[in-house]
Amino acid sequence: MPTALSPQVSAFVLHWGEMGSRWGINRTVAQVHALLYLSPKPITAEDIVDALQVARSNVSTSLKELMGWGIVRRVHVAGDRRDHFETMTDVWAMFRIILDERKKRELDPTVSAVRTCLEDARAAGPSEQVTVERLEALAEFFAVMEGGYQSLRALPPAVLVQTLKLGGAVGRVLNP
Amino acid sequence: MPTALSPQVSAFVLHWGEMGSRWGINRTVAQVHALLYLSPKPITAEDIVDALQVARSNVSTSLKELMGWGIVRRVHVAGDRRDHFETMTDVWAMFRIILDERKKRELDPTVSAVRTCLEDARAAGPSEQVTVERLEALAEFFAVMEGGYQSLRALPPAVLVQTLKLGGAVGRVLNP
DNA sequence: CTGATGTTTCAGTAATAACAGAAATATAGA
DNA sequence: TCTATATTTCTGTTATTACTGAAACATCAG
Repeated sequence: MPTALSPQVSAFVLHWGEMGSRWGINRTVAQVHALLYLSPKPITAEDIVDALQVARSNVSTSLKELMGWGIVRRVHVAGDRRDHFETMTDVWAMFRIILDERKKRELDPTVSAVRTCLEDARAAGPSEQVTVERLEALAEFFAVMEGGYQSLRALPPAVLVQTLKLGGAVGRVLNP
Repeated sequence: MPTALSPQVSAFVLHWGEMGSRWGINRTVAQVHALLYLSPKPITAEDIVDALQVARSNVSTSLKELMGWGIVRRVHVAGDRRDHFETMTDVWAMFRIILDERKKRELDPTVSAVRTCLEDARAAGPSEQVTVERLEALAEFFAVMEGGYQSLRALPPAVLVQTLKLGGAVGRVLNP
């Protein structure tokens, strides 16, 4: 395995890490993911340490997280005792998984919190009239988004791409 | 203005702040936004200080950021010298603005970085073959997403809601 | 102009999250 | 079983980001 990354790979890894951190994803996690994504074949944790120059433990934690998301998996290479890792390469599938996970972990709890607040506000009587109205609007928004997301999510990637392109056509018709 | 928030409002503000911080949005910024969203009428920075128990300067910074996003604006109340603030209440419009802003600030730079890496990798010759392939897939992904997003974005909220519900119908037909 | 009120900027501090390195644990082959 | 090697967990440190309070700046009424 190369100890030094090619400038192109290195540049991508850095940018990906940067973007991740802006969306609340640990920088190292995103970098590990980027490295795996551009790697032609499965690599070891040690390779990652060499490539990214981070602590072995940090790599271990990051891999664990990526495996928890289900986008990275352990693979075994004949004649090598060490674990090797690889990521999915289907970008659409990957995107869907990441979106699903983040929705589940960060959005869903908020949505149910909103629902709870809404019920409490309703129970509190007319003093919370405005609260009720605003939270209703928010809950409705989440419900529609959820529905739309679920239906798009269920589409196979190829159909989803078509839907998006179709969406573009619909958009142009409605907004010429 | 109430110095103490009602339990319902307080709960929502806390949850909203929590969610924001998980998506890379400053907690106080999100809390201020939540407070404004549930406020029946424009409130002053001082009101926000009382409600959230944070420093005046912190509120000032947060309001500036929210105004920078274009979802909060200064309004004047007759007979009061102080600035008052209010947020948009159209959740869909707000969502669109936030998405636009984040796309512009965090996604677009990454997309152009990917394009640059891709060109560099192409120029580097066959040694970067895999890099080229993977980055091409990624660039294609971004391009389709961008197109789909732009067309949905351009729809008026009511049409967008319909599109999402329609999307649900399409999805059910394709995945019964 | 001047003082009172309101707002923003800035430098230092505190809180949080990321990280390294060591220690502990697990596993495979001899 | 024992030893070498691989992996994970844990604790203390570092870096980053958020935040406070004070000072500077702005604006309005008198």
